[in-house]
Amino acid sequence: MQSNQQFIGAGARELRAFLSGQDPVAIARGLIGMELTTRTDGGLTSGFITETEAYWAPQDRASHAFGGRRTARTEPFFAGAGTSYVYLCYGIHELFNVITGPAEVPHAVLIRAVEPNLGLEEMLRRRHMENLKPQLSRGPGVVSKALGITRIHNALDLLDPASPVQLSFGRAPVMAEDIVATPRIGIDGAGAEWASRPWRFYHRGNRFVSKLNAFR
DNA sequence: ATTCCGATGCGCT
DNA sequence: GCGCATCGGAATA
Repeated sequence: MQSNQQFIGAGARELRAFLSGQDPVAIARGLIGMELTTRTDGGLTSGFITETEAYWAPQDRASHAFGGRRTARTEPFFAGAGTSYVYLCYGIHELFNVITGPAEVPHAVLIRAVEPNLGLEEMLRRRHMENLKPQLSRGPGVVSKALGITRIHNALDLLDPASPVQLSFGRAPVMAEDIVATPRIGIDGAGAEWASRPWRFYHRGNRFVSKLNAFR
């Protein structure tokens, strides 16, 4: 699976099959270009996914579900493909993930950046910004801020049309040659073996990407 | 009960 | 490039 092109026009059923039928690294690639939409008091806002990271628990030391750790916090990891996982990072930022793989298999993809689409005015308001700049929605914490995602959106089914946070195939596909792979960000504590894996992906040339070429 | 520290972002130098 | 805000989860006692 090198891009999402085969999914144009497909719906939630096909998306569910994709999210449950691949390894999380393939899915992290495939999610580039797909659309994340939220519905709140502020109306509808959305963005096209430009940057992701794969978290391949139980083996992956960088995952909260490493070793199959199962607590109240990690419960969404085990709920199956298309479930949301939102958690508080550094006491400040709410980070949004898509759970992938079959139920009981704790795979996840972190959404690190999006290109704004619907509801730009509302997103600017949430970010206390006057005009559109790339920092509106590049970085996992500000993606949630811009889209209005908080921990109340944890453990939702992102493919349910009634959900306030939804994932869909989005617009034109992103070709494999336009997806760049680098090591993941901010996981040095997991050790070199895991920190060096090129499991971060971003849309080449897109301004809405948190760190171009982050080799560390 | 206590301690440690993180899948970050922002403002200032 | 650097310091620091800020707080809940999980491990330790």
